[in-house]
Amino acid sequence: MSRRSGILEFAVLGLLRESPMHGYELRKRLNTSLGVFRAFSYGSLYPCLKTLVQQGWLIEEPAPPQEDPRAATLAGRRAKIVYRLTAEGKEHFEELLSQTGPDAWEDEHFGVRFAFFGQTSRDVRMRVLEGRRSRLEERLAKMRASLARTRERLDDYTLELQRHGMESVEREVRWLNELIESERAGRDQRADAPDERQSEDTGGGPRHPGTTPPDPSDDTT
Amino acid sequence: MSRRSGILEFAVLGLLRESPMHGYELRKRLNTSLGVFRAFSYGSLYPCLKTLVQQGWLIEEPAPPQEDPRAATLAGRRAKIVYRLTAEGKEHFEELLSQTGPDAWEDEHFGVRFAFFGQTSRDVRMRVLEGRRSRLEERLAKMRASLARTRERLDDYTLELQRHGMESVEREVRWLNELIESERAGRDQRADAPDERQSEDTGGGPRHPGTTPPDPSDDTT
DNA sequence: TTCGTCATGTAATGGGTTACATGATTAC
DNA sequence: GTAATCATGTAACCCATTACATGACGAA
Repeated sequence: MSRRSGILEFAVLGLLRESPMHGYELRKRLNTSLGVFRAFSYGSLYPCLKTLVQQGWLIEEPAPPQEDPRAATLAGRRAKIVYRLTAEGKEHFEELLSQTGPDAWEDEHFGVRFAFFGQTSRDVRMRVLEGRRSRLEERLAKMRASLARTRERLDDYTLELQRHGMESVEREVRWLNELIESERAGRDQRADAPDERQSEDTGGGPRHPGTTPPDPSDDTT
Repeated sequence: MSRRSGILEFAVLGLLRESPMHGYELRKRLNTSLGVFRAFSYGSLYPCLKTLVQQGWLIEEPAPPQEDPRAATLAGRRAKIVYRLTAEGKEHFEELLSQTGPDAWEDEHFGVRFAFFGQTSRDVRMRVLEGRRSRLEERLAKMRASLARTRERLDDYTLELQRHGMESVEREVRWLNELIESERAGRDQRADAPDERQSEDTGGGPRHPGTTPPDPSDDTT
């Protein structure tokens, strides 16, 4: 009855925080912006939206006034339902953003969490990145152990598969290392541009994490 | 009622083809040998085993005679149920092995299929590898297109996530390229060691695929 | 006029996990 | 004696997909 997905809920709230949208568009964003990792179907999305409305996190709005005169025939196409984040929804999302349990760095969640790092405070970002890294290192240790145990009994293909899998994990660890270092560099950056400083950038606009070049003007249509 | 998992069924049949096992051990193998990608719980495994028995692919056997005298007290531990592949099961698995639809190269299936390449005929291996590769290239094209469309609207983190995701896919494509070339080299290898040839190596022992990349004493710590 | 895309939804189904129940054996 | 591991199983639940139902609009 309740359809509390966790990950889908999180992503929907996060996307709607940037700007109101209707379901169809929301799904597209879900499967492009964030969707390298996960693809959701309408069968999941629409029920999810309903429960979010029931929770009070979202409100449904009729189609916004179109500037295009052709579409003025009372809601172009089938009457869109635009979903907007409520104040309570915003608060709820902010709370979700601040959580740093294992739920934040397991495979299914990490990607989506990362996608909203722009809205996440720096210390939470650090905890999530480090959590993910240690999770992966744990996994590497297990893989190495199991490989050492069974090395001789495996055929070439199984071995190659294992090797490639381990390399993938190692690669992600290196990636995380760079990101973490980058975050640290950003944090310790107080010598120059001191006027940019702010005690907590949780709700503020997305600031670049150090090495990444600053963006001129980001505009979310 | 039926619990036809596809992927789990496949893996179970494949592991039992190598040697009979009881459920507990089977699960461990599932989560080490093949399990970098997927971890199954007893809640899936045992019901699956039951239906496989009902299908006639497996038979339950009482614990095998233990050579260890201490365990001779009528089935060491709780009476193990050893599962053995029947002739029909073997036939069925062979048929599954020969299938090369999209089911073979999608994310969820490819790893397990690859793990049993040792039992797979060369032409099927080729089709699966090439299928996977074109699937990934398709995905890359989509990612690049979507990136080109939305490049400016994305914040640094989302961009970085996307970039890393694409790199991962590109890396797998390169891996597949090497494997495919290796397979081809193996196929065209008729100048030397001609007595090793066999028209179909489907059911035969695992032959190394020519220039198998994995080096013996390769240890990347 | 038919196809592709936009747009919203529901019911049935699938494939899996978690938590629980049970109990023997081994190692400390 | 008690904790860990071995060993098998079930029921309740979860999250998501697929297939379906409906329908409007724009372009070929």
